[in-house]
Order: sequence, then C-alpha cells, then structure tokens
Amino acid sequence: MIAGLLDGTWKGGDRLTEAEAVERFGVSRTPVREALLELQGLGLVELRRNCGAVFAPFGPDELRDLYAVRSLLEVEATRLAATRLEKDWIEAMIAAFEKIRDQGGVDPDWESDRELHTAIAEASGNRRLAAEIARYGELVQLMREIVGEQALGGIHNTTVNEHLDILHAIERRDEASAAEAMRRHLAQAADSAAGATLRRREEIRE
Amino acid sequence: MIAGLLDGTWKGGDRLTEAEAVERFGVSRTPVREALLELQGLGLVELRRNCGAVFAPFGPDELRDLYAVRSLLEVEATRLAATRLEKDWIEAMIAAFEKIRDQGGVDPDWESDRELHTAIAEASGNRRLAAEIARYGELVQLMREIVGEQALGGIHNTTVNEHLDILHAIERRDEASAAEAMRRHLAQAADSAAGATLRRREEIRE
DNA sequence: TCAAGCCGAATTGTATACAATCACGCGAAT
DNA sequence: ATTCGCGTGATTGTATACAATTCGGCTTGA
Repeated sequence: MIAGLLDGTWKGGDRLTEAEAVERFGVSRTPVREALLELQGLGLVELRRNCGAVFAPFGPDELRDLYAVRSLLEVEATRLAATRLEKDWIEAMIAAFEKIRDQGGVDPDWESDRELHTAIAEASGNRRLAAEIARYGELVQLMREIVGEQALGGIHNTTVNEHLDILHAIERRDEASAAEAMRRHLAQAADSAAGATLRRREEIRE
Repeated sequence: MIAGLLDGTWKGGDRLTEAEAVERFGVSRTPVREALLELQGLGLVELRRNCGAVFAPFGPDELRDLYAVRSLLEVEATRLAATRLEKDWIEAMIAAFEKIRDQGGVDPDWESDRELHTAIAEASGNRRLAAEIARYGELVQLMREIVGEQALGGIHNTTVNEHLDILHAIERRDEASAAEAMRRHLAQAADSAAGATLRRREEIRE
C-alpha cells in the first residue's frame, strides 16, 4: 500500500491529493492519510496543508545522501558489535549468514540479508541505533519494490564474500577492519542501487 | 498534544489504549491515532494490535543510546560542514549563534539553539542527514517538555563557549577539531539531560 | 490598469459510526 | 490438573460525514 503510492513514475515536486490516492486504491481517506504520514516519516513526501502531498525528489543525489547516512549508522553498529562481541549475537549473525549462503539462488534473498544486518545492528548493544538501522532497512526495501527487485540481482556471490569479511573481522574483535568491511559493503550496495535506479528511469522514459 | 501523551509519569511497559487517550484529551480518536503513530515513529511507543500502545522504557540507558546516535549524526554533519564551508551557511550559523549569545537570559533559548544546530546540519550538504538531525531535535525538544525546561537551565554560558569552539573550527576548515568540539558539546548535553531526568524521576517519586 | 477584498471551490483536519480482529476468561473433555 | 476450544467483550482498522482552513479567481473601486 505504502509502496503503491510510490509507483516509481513520479518526479520530485509532483503532487498527490488524498482524494486522488483514494480514487486510485479504492480505500477511504483514513488509511491513505496514515500511509502518507508514514511516507513523510521516511522523508519521501512532504505534507502541506491544503496543497496535497508533494513528492520529494529522489535522484542520484538523494540516493547518495541516503546511503551516506545508512553507512554512518551501520558502520558504527558494526564497530560496536566488534568491541562487544557477545556470544548470542554472534550465533544469530552466523545463522543469518548461512541462510544467505545456502540459499544460493540467482536472486538475492533480501529477507535473510536484512536479518544479518539486523543481527549486527542489535549486537551493537544500542537499541536506538538498531531501530534507526531497521528504519533504513525499510526504506531500502521500499526502494527495491519501487525500482523492481530483479534490477538488483546478480550480485549474490559478491555480497556473500563481503558479509564474510565483516563477520570474520567482528569475530577477531578487529573493530577497524569490521567497520571498513561494512563501509565497503554498503558502498557496493549504493553503487548497485544507483545503477538500478538509473536503469529504471530509462525504462520509464521509453 | 504529542507531548501531552507523555506526561513523564509513565514507566516502560505501561499501556495506553486509544480510548483512554481520547478521554484524557477530549478529542476524537483520529488525532489521537496520528499522535500515537508519530510517537511510534520517534521510537517512544510500540503499537500492538488490540493491545493498546505500550510505552518504551526511557531511563538512563535509553538516554545514553539516544545521545550516542544524535552525536553520531551531528558530529558527521559538523565534519562535513567544515570540509565544504559554504559562505551562505556560515552566515546562517553566525546569525543563529549571535541570537543565542545576545539573548543572554538565564534560561537557554532552545529555539535559537536548534537554529544553530540546523544551520550546521544543512551546511553538511546532505539533506537526509540534516533531516535526521532535525528529527532528533524534535525528540530532544519533546524530552525537554516532558522533563521540564527549567530543569535544564543554568548551562547557558557553557554552551555559548562550546558553540563558539565549533564555529571557529568550522571557519578554520579544521574538520577534526570541529567534529571533536561537537562531540564534546553533545556529551555535555547528554550529561545535562541525564541529570534532569534523574531529578524528574525523584520529583515523581515524592 | 492595478490592487484590495471577498466569495466559492477544493483540500485537509476532526468526529463518529461501523466492521474486523484479537485477547481474555470460562468451561468441558481428557 | 491441564489443555483445548469457544464465546464475549474490548480494541483497533476503516469508512464516511462534517467542520475548518486556504487557495484562486472574480469583482469592484480608485
């Protein structure tokens, strides 16, 4: 529903009134309003009184900014996880990692990917940090749904190795390496996402 | 309204149904729901189906986590602001700073304080980072309203000097010093907030 | 011609009624 | 005694009607 409002065809500055959204989804204004409020919380629309919701621009610049913040959060969480290294969380991380590895399909298993990132985030010991990371996970997931999941495929083996680097560094309690490995991993993800959105833009132009 | 729901007397795990909130405020469920959703977005309550909203615990640990994340965001923004150093933003920062300094009253002018932090955040050039920082500004403001503003008074001169350190470092394009100055500033703020919440808890116990 | 003021349509904000869902307690069967 | 199942009441989710606000255009006057 929330993703439905963002069908990928909007341009920054486009406006959508609640009435239009109601017409498009066949539900009443109440859930539409809540969805719009949630999108505002994620920073994807700006709600203005009696003017409709205006979509925030979402091009390469915004994607770069988004991944910069995500990286800031997750790198710090990784560093903290390496310093604390609690056994329960290590097991959770490894379980999530093996789930991704054994999946082995061509298309990446984003759910397991999120589980791993969540495990690392919670291993940081900072619940609010973990919550913010989860929020960015939602945002990225939403982006995937808009852009089309298949557009992000074909990076599976690479990500497995990147995850492995991160986990090994955490197990060694090597916080600097762990942070750097996570930084590299997210830089890769950012590049991949940028490519996918560009391809998506071209699809729309056709 | 949002702050009203959190009157400072709740304990973590307490539940509040929409009906109770309606009764307490004399407004209908619609705005109550929106307020609760916003509180959920800020991570202060957890909304569970047919169970009412359960308040998140908010003690010293949570406060520490909160300021850790806030510091992570604002320190990075300060660093970026120092590397970019665009003239317009410098002027905005100085204007906000002088407003705080010339205020000179005993009670800190939190509105101007937020303006300065906002100016620094936007000078980072990362709009999403600035948006997250603004979100944490709201959260801290909310906390002040709950805890009682007066409880945080008496730190005015200290914060002026801290702000000055940050601005001077940014003007020198000394990103390391600027980041460190912001880190110290927020560590002070965290201590101050911790003290205020503790005092508040004692007030309630009486 | 331009500006000021006002009116109406459009849009959001709020209240309330109704539907769906779930928790909790009771009772019966094993 | 414990557990399973069910029914009822409570609570949230949704729809819709109404109030408040605001934007745009039109008129009117200088």
